[in-house]
Amino acid sequence: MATAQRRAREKAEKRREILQAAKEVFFQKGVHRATMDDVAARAEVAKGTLYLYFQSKEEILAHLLLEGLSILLDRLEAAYAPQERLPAEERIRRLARAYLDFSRAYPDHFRLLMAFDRGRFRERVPTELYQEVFEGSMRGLELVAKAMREGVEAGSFEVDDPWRVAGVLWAALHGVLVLMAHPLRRQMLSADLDSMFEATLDLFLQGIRAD
Amino acid sequence: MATAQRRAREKAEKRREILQAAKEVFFQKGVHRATMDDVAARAEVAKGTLYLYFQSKEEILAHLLLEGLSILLDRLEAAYAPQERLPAEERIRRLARAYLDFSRAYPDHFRLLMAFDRGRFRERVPTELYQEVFEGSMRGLELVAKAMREGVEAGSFEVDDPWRVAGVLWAALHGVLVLMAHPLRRQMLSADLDSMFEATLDLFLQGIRAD
DNA sequence: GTTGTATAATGACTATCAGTCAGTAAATGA
DNA sequence: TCATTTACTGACTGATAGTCATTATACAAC
Repeated sequence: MATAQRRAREKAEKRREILQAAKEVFFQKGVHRATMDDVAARAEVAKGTLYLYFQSKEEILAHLLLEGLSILLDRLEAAYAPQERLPAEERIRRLARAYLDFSRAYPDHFRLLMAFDRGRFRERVPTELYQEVFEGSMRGLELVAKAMREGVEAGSFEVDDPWRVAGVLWAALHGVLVLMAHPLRRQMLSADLDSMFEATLDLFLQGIRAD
Repeated sequence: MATAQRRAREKAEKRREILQAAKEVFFQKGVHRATMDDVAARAEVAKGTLYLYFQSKEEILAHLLLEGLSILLDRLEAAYAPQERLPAEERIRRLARAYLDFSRAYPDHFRLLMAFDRGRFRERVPTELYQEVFEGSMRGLELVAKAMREGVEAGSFEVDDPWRVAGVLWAALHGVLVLMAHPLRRQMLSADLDSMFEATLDLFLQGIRAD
């Protein structure tokens, strides 16, 4: 039956349309202001239809989050530049810079990524999706760990457990992004995101450089 | 009029009672599961009464958050131990340890502290309260910055801007706490909170030590 | 005491919104 | 043409934050 295939294709297409509508509505009005009725209206379907394609508002958000994660991972891969021969430290810097750039280029996706742990999410997002997000973020971390290992092998880094140290770096950079997300905090620290980010990275590298 | 004074006292007392009831309900059922009706029932007042004392659910949460912040600040002050003569590095370690301990001793307050930036909060919490939280967190950061300055003066740290570096440390430790809040992530990193926290602190100190 | 006024408390009600489901429409195939 | 499956609809339900007209209480003046 060719029909079944076409059906599946159409279904996937509608799914994408709904996600697109949701993205526009959620990112424009803000996730918690935008309603499912808004999404339905934008997608030009009845509200009930949304629930034929997704289980809940949170599941839609999870898919948007995954979209962002995928973009981030692409950028991280590109930053790592496996085909080139680069010093480990350069790789670390490029990865960090890619993360910062992503947070600026895709602020809405980035916000979703940060909000990922929120109570409602954990409860309402299907486990597989939740797992998928974790695996994605681990893939990103793996690039950092890989660069770390290279540095150790080349004798430029002194690090006991590359994975853990990669985690530390990631946590630190993430923490800076969270901290500096607030204008008020930037003002109180009288520092901008770039200089804080750079300072964190420098400090970290200072801490792991061999001798 | 002594009456007016007593009235004010009683009002303050009832306010505390409501906050106490809210704390129990919110921390037991979880913030987004617990309803204002639950709080009213626990406080043995009608729901309307809650709104005579607080503007919104979020305002109540903000007060609980401030309670937590106040406890944290007390602990940080104690950890800093201004009366004793301690090496700057020891002070930094004690401050960090106090933060970690707090996150364990008051997990619910801590979670509120982390959730502070959430969309709803920013919108619904009165500006003064919001400001108060910021000022509190700045007071904490000030202790770190102070220790940093001491270290620089004593020649044990090499740091350009103590405030910024204090911010970096805080962001990094905060990031670790966020990252490690998830069992799944702990598992994937196959690391526990303590070792990650310790590793972050060591790396950081490594990075700022003179020589 | 009685009464008028201010203050406090109440809880039924409203508004909002995620999610449901009985009913309708469209597509498919015999 | 008709029966069956699949897709879609939107009025409805349930949950819950927040409101407000009404009622109760405390107090002061006489």
